[in-house]
Amino acid sequence: MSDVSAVAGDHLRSFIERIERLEEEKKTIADDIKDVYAEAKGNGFDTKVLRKIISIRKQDQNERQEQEAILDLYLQALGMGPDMPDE
Amino acid sequence: MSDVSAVAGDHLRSFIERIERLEEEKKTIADDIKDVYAEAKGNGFDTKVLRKIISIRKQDQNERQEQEAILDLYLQALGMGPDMPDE
Amino acid sequence: MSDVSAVAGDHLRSFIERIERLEEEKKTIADDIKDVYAEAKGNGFDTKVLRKIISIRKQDQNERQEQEAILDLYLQALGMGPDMPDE
Amino acid sequence: MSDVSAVAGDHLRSFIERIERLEEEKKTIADDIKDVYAEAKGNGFDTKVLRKIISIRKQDQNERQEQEAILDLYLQALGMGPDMPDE
DNA sequence: CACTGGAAAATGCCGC
DNA sequence: GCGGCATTTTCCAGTG
Repeated sequence: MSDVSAVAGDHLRSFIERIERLEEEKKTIADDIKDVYAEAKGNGFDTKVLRKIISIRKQDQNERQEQEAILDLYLQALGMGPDMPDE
Repeated sequence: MSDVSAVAGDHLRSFIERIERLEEEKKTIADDIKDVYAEAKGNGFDTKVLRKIISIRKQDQNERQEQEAILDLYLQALGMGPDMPDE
Repeated sequence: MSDVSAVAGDHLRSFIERIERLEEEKKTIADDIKDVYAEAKGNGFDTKVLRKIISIRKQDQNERQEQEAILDLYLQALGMGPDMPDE
Repeated sequence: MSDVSAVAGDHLRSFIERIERLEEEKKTIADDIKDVYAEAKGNGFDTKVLRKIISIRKQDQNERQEQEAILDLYLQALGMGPDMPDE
């Protein structure tokens, strides 16, 4: 293999390893989440309802963020951007 | 609210918070992964190929695990469970 | 109802009926599969092992297909797409 | 391989082939369903809505079947089974 | 910005 | 009847 290919290969390998490492961490956390759901279920909570609650709360967050974003747009349009109050 | 409800409510709240905390961590890692892909792309690697490589490597792992699983099943079927070799 | 709506409605109805018809056929086959598993079980075969074998054979197929897919990707990446060899 | 094993092996093989054959048919139909959805989409129908309609209709069917089943139970309890009116 | 492909979630099924 | 597992469906990001 030529040197440039070798270097590119190492580079590629490095990217792959970084991604696979992160994927593993992600999986660990996903498993943790499952465990918490299982624990909640063991304590008598209905998993389905629990998931619903969490999804609703997430939607609410998104909505709040969108509304803040819109507000920021308005403020910017009025020359009153949040980061530059006295420009 | 009666005391038992209050306690259950606190319990529920606790589960929700734990899950939401973990979901946040998961999202952080997912974003990290995206960043790595973007960086690789910036270094001239084809994202599609990269993803394919990683997916195949993951499949290889699964395959190996499946084969181990079926070996265990065979052993069990033969009355030779892995933990109790000479029962 | 206006004519266009009526036409659209008939069209929609037609799609729905086609899908539901196919879903029924699919269910019939799924039931057939169950029957075969049951028959195998009645003949002394361990269903779990049977399912595992079939799942591994399916994975092998997928694996082969994936490897072909990545080969195609490599060839494309090298400007050697299968359909346009000397472009 | 002993004769009994050989026979069992053939038997097993036969079950596997029957199941795999049926799985293929099932997949073919599943693909057909996808095609119909795609065609509907190409005709301006919203796939998501379409799926919702079909799922609701399926639920309705299930409910109707349950109600009929309950009715049958009542009739049986009254000695008025549907298939054997004058037993 | 619509579409495809892949990840995540929900549902249903089987065995205990 | 329930828990675990497989399948299915839904959702979302990436791509062209």
